[in-house]
Amino acid sequence: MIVPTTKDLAEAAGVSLATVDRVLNDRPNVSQKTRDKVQAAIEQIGFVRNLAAVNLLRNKPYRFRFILPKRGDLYLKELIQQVEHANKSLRSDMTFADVEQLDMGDPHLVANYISSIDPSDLDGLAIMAPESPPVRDAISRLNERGVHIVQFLSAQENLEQLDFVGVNNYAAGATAAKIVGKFSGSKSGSIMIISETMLSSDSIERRHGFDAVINARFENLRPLPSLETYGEVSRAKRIVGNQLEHCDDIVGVYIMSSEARIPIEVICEKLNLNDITVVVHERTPFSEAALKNDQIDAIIAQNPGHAVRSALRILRARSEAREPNSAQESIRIEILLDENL
Amino acid sequence: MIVPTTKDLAEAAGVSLATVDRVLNDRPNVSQKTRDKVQAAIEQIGFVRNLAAVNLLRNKPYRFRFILPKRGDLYLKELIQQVEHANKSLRSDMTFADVEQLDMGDPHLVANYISSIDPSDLDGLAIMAPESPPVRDAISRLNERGVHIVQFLSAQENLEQLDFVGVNNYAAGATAAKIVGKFSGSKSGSIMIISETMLSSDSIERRHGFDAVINARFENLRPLPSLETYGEVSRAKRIVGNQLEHCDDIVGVYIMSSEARIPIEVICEKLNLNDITVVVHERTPFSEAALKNDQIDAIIAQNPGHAVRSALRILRARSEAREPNSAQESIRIEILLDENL
DNA sequence: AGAAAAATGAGGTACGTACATCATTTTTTG
DNA sequence: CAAAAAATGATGTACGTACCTCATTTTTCT
Repeated sequence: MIVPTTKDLAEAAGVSLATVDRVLNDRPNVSQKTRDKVQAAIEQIGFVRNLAAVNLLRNKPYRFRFILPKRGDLYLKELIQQVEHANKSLRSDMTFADVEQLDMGDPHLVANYISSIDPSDLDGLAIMAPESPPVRDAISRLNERGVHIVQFLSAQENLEQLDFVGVNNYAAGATAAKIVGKFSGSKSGSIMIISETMLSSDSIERRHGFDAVINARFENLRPLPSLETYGEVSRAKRIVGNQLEHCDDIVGVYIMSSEARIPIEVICEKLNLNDITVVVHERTPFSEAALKNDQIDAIIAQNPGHAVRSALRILRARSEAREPNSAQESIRIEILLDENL
Repeated sequence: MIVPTTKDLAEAAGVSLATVDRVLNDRPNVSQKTRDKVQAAIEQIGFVRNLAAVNLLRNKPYRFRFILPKRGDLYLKELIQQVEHANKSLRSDMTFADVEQLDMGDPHLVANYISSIDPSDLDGLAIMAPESPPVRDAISRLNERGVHIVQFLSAQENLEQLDFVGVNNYAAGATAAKIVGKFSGSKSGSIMIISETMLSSDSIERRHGFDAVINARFENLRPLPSLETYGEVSRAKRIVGNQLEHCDDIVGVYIMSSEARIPIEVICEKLNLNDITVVVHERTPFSEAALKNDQIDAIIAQNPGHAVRSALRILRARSEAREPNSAQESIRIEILLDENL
């Protein structure tokens, strides 16, 4: 099998290599007639640029950075590992990725960090940060200065023109609701809903999706107000314990944050987990074990490896002025049961 | 950022480029001392082969072929489209993929086709074929003649040494059972199980997984004997209709084959699909629509795009004598509900 | 017609690696 | 200690494309 080169293309089009080069790379001083001739020849012989040759010629290292929260759960840890792994396996591809962890509690700190980035040091940024105007503006400005941006797992409002990698959180909440609802059978009762904070749009969207499905299809179930742990162990214990005291008809639990350990431990003390349906977010060593132990019923997950690789592929494509292959880059809302883990 | 080249490596190791080449490519006539010195320098400066340069130099087109059934359902159609799509988008990577459809009813025909393949025409084969000794032997022999093989979505027994792309069908059946069981709530009754044929190991494994979970966890449910449609419309209508006549306590349906349309139509006539739980395999335009219409409750799916790309990545890696990145290549058992479609 | 402008051709260099050949140095062997 | 063998160095070519310069031809304008 012979793969046509630019030389073959020149021959087929009846022009010189220089002209082929002018057409392929959109250089001036080519007549329309010649452009058409070359274009026709491209179709006819099925010419495709040899990516290896182009990359070799460019031979530019692509430097990408993930901005992630400083404090976080096991899922965050998993994400960081995935970035490190990708960094290793993509080195031969001239793609370099690292992680910068910032305190997301301080939007100005995050914004300042983003603003301080020198575009000549970095080709692209994948950023996971809570919504906030200063952050959003800093992202916009950095993007205008030529750094490609991917909104990673959590999106900023009004930045729809930027690429996004992650799931639809409304749908994720709806999916959780469907499972809680269906798994509860004909039982009636309340559903405990636990979040780290309801300030993030992710949590809000999940909650909306959850409520929509419960209200539309499961009249027997009553979602309780969201409990916010703020990521604090003692607070989590207190508020969860509190709700357990005052509410005796709990038939399901939906944990929207990816840190499920503390709430589950507390619930475990008062209720028999076999009698209620528990759905949590994100696959972590803990949630995996809990699924196997029958402590929880389902995990709603977005694969961290996919997410990282997808973000890097998109950044790479943008850096080379290619369109990302959108079909490949959508992240699925995975439902994990004991059986398909 | 400077990416070290072989030249830098030579300098760092204090040897010539020729010696670096000898070490990197395992050529003879290098003292152990020198090998160690170069190896140490590789670690120290973090040298990695530039893949683009290697590929350019090799500059060999890789030709891969998918062997798929001739007759089939919408999922098969989807697979073929994915191969075609991959073929287009991988052309710039010197990877070519096509599809050969064979009549899988005739194992000798399949075996003959495989045996007739000239290894100099083809670098790798992804094969989806029912188990049969002649086919298995033909695959083995072709592999020995230097053609890389991936068992695609369906495996042959005793060919564990070959790569496999696809899901664990026992787990897939178990997952379906869990959903049917949980979604049925406290109802008691029978579960209709429909397959194209129970001769394939895929179906057998799915059935085993299904029964194991139902028997272990859902005493209230009784799986009926498998109905085999043989892919014939009239037969499907007859046997499904028949079972519906004789069995009046059906609370769930599990369709193991990826052609669900006919059975669902028949069931629809006699039963209210809202009262029973229906689980089918594979995402197709039909199953997707059925999920949205609430005709079915869940789809157990393996993403055809992932499967095709994974098979191609594995074949490519094998062709270049690299180990495939196994973490990336496992195909998940996806659970699709209306909400996470 | 003649000058200016546009279009095209011819040819070279570079990217990083693999592979080849030949010269030279170092080590091993008898 | 000399000859043979092993190790190392020096240098060149090739892969396909992008980008550059300069020469030549063709077209356009006055």
